[in-house]
Amino acid sequence: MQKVTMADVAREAGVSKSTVSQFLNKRYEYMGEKTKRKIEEAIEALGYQPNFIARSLKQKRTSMVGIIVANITHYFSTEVTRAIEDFCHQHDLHAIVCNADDDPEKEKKYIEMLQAKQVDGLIIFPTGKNNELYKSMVKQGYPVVFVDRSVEELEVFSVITDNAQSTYRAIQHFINGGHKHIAFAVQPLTVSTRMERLEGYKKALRDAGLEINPDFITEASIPEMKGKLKKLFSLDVKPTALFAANDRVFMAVTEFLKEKGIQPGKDIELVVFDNIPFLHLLETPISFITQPAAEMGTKAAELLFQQINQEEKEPEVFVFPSRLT
Amino acid sequence: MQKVTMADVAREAGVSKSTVSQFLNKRYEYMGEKTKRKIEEAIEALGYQPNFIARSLKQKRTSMVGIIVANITHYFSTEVTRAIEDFCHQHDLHAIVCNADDDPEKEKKYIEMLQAKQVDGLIIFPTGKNNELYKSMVKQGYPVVFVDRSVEELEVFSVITDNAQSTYRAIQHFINGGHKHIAFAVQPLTVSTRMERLEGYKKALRDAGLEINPDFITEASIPEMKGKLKKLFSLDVKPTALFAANDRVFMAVTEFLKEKGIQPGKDIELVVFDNIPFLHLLETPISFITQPAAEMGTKAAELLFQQINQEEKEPEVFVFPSRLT
DNA sequence: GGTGTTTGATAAACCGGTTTAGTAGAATGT
DNA sequence: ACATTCTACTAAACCGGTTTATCAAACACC
Repeated sequence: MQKVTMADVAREAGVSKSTVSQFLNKRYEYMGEKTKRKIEEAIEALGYQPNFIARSLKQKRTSMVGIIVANITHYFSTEVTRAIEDFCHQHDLHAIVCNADDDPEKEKKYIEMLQAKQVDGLIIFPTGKNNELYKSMVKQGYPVVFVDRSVEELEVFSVITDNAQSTYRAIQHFINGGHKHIAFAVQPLTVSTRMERLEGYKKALRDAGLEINPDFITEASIPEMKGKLKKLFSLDVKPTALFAANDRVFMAVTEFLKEKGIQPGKDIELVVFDNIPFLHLLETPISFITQPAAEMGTKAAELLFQQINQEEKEPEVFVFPSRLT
Repeated sequence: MQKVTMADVAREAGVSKSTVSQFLNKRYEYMGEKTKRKIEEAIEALGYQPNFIARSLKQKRTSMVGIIVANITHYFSTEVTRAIEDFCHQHDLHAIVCNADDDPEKEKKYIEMLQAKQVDGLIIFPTGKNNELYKSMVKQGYPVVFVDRSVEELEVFSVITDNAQSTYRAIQHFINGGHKHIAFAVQPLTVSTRMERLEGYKKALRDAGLEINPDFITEASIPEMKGKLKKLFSLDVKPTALFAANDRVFMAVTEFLKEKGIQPGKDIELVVFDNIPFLHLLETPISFITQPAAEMGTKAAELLFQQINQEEKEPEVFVFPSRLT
């Protein structure tokens, strides 16, 4: 396979390994013109390609960063990830993406694995259940940025959206439109985003003087969602509007409605927290709370980049506003 | 940061580095129980985490593979990539994803970069314009799998779909439905997939005894697409059906139709080559040619894995059938 | 001409593991 | 009792770069 090493180049050019290394690192300060040329020719002749791994070992810098996504099946995650990758490629970094699958154990495994791989930093969509680990990373001064979900009691760079507020505005919008029976569908309330969205919903109802009806709050995992929705729609008072707390919930909801022949926009109003790709292009009667995923990803990457390059700053939480469309 | 090395563990445990290495690699054959315990304790006490980079240097195996995607903005690409990543994670590999952006120069840069990073193999959605490079990789015996697009004159593992055939069937379906004026929108015919899809279209028309009208074939880049479509819809004879050669073309088409107030399903029939996420859940009147993206990704990963593990086999092209839905 | 500085290049240590060859000492065979 | 094999462990080379300390030659200065 590839076996031309720097030693081969040095021999071919009649110089020492060190000189070749200087050349490759463009430290030309004290280097003769003919030496440069000889090395250039030798590299060309042998088709030499440097070995990054060897360099990384000495330099303790791999130019790789890790992204640990809580759940890659969210479209939002892939958008953020893509923005991070774009930023990385522009700054000569490479990203390794891992999917923790909402499992704290997996998350832990990946954090350790990526640190063993000596990645220069991590961007994490935290499951929120590995506080000890998060804390020790931060204490060590290891470059980390958290995205999407906030972790309490931790001084760390974070990039999130205003979950409660934008949900509040969306629900308010419905109320202003005359809706009195607004349902809320969400996965188990295990992470901050879901709880904040629910809070926004409740506050909007309260502020409008509407009663919070527990029957209208459907909390279920994706596989159970359809079953629970069936209960919701067999109530005497049926919801006229439904809030889906994220895209996967929306998917379950849509499947359910399709099976039941309930038409969005006609029989029920729908809002989803999250953008659904392409859907805005069609004449669908569905509203979206769209997070600025790309900007958030870019910001996260930038914050990580600064930490990697030792630009000392105080940890800060960046809140990006979402938009109702 | 992290500075506990194997030497530290060895000292702490009162044994040699080699023994610690043996222990970590679970080569217990000739190892005393107390030695094992001492090492275990030392690792625990010091919080030692091995350095993969150092291991990789010696072993010439990084447990990383590269994925070079021609254009990550295709939903198909992300689906395939995700399947590859899943497979990798299951087999203790990590994937690095690069987006060549349909640019052969970028593709070349990434191939070289990833080889410099010593990745164990590459899965490439080829731009098709780096044949020399592809050839040299294959000749060197470097593990490679091609996905989505086939490269001529090259004995290499490939995973593709039957572009011409499935397009043929879709067009035939329209013809059977009574359509006579079927338009075809495609990006510049620079890669095999687009050409094959166009061939399928033409053959279906020919076989049905319909004329191939060059005005009905819109070949344009995404930014130019809307302008060219305007021309198409200002013809005397207007198309009653439109084939979008991939999801990005579909997006441009849909934007255009929305602006013009032309309704899919009512004013015009639409087919897209590619699945559009979520869209099948709604009552949309759009047809899709869906490639089995996940299966294709898994297959590609599997083929790469076999090559990395030296399971010698003859290169083969795997054609996965697409489905009209 | 002696001293100091700049220029150009190198030998050797180093990064943190893996691997090979080797070595005591104990156990076994005859 | 002596040769042989097994067991448990280690020293040192190695992977392919980077970096540090060093050195010779050329040049500058007074």
